[in-house]
Amino acid sequence: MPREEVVERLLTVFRDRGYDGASLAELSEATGLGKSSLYHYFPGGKEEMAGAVIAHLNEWLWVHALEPLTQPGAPARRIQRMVEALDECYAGGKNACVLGNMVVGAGRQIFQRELRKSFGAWIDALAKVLADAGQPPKQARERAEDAVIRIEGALILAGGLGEPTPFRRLLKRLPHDLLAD
Amino acid sequence: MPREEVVERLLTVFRDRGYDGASLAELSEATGLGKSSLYHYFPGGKEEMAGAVIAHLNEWLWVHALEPLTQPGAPARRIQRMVEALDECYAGGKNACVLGNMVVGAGRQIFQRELRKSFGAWIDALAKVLADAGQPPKQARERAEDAVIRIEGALILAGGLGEPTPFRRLLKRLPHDLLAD
DNA sequence: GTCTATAATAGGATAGAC
DNA sequence: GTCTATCCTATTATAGAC
Repeated sequence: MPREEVVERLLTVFRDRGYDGASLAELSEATGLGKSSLYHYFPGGKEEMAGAVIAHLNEWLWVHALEPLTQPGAPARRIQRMVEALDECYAGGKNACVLGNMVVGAGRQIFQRELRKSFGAWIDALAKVLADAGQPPKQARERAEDAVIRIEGALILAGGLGEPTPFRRLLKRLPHDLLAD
Repeated sequence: MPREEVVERLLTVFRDRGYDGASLAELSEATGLGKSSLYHYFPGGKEEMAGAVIAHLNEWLWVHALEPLTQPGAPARRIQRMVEALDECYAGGKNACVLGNMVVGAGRQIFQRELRKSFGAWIDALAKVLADAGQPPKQARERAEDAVIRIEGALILAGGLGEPTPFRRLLKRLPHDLLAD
């Protein structure tokens, strides 16, 4: 099995259980690999597995959600691309956010640097497209930050309520709110 | 030590570590009680401890943040009361949200009912004050939900970035955004 | 590369003395 | 009520055969 496939299966476990809640037993079951095989792929153990998952997610996020924000075209169109990518990534609000879940417990300390970088890149990319839309830099940054806040918060609320509707509602109004006068 | 004091100390551990990350060793250390003493207070073990923590937080949230929303007075003033309470509860963004962290991992299944009730009550109380301010019911509900989303999301982002500023910025603009035309 | 077996430790929980 | 001591299981991780 290609390493990327392994990482994608590990991702589902960290996404659903968080860093502390993800056990090697479940990681093994999700990949179909024995524990020792996992250590062959990731000598650093669980920490390295989670690191690979975060790196993989960052790559996905960049290619499918952030890079489209930097492409030529109308800002509204570019933002719509990101929204569609997020809708797929989070399965319309049924999936939790790996980054958001990593903030909890031991993951927070271990991956502080990566989390900072991931959230920072996200905000940067959004601020840029809003600046392209003619918004003053400070407003663009504040709204970009607010968008990430809302996405993460909507996934938390969807998880807490046990229904994805808050996230779906958010995605629907997000492009308008970002570009409103 | 009064039970309430014990629960408050347990709360700090679940808040910082999440449900899966909170170990009996740390819960014991935080309270200054041996494991057996904890089981004297909470025969149901860790699950009962976390349940007591959630109940305690709900009580605090109601008394300090939600009940003021229902009091007579100008909506803007009432909302300001809630904001001040949240600022204290989350230490200006330095503390995580117990409810938000409980959504991750095993806590999500175990406390689904409680989480649903907590978030629901919060949204209800906010929607009510916005309706009092003259907003149509649907708009009041959507904005109330959005406020909870933003609060939870801002705490996640603050945790991920390692700095409380996103939360502080959010609290500052929240009253205006809720009551805007 | 993947497996079985096993170590070593940490986890949640209980018994029983005081 | 609180402690010490202990139990059992799950957990992370490694060794070594194939």
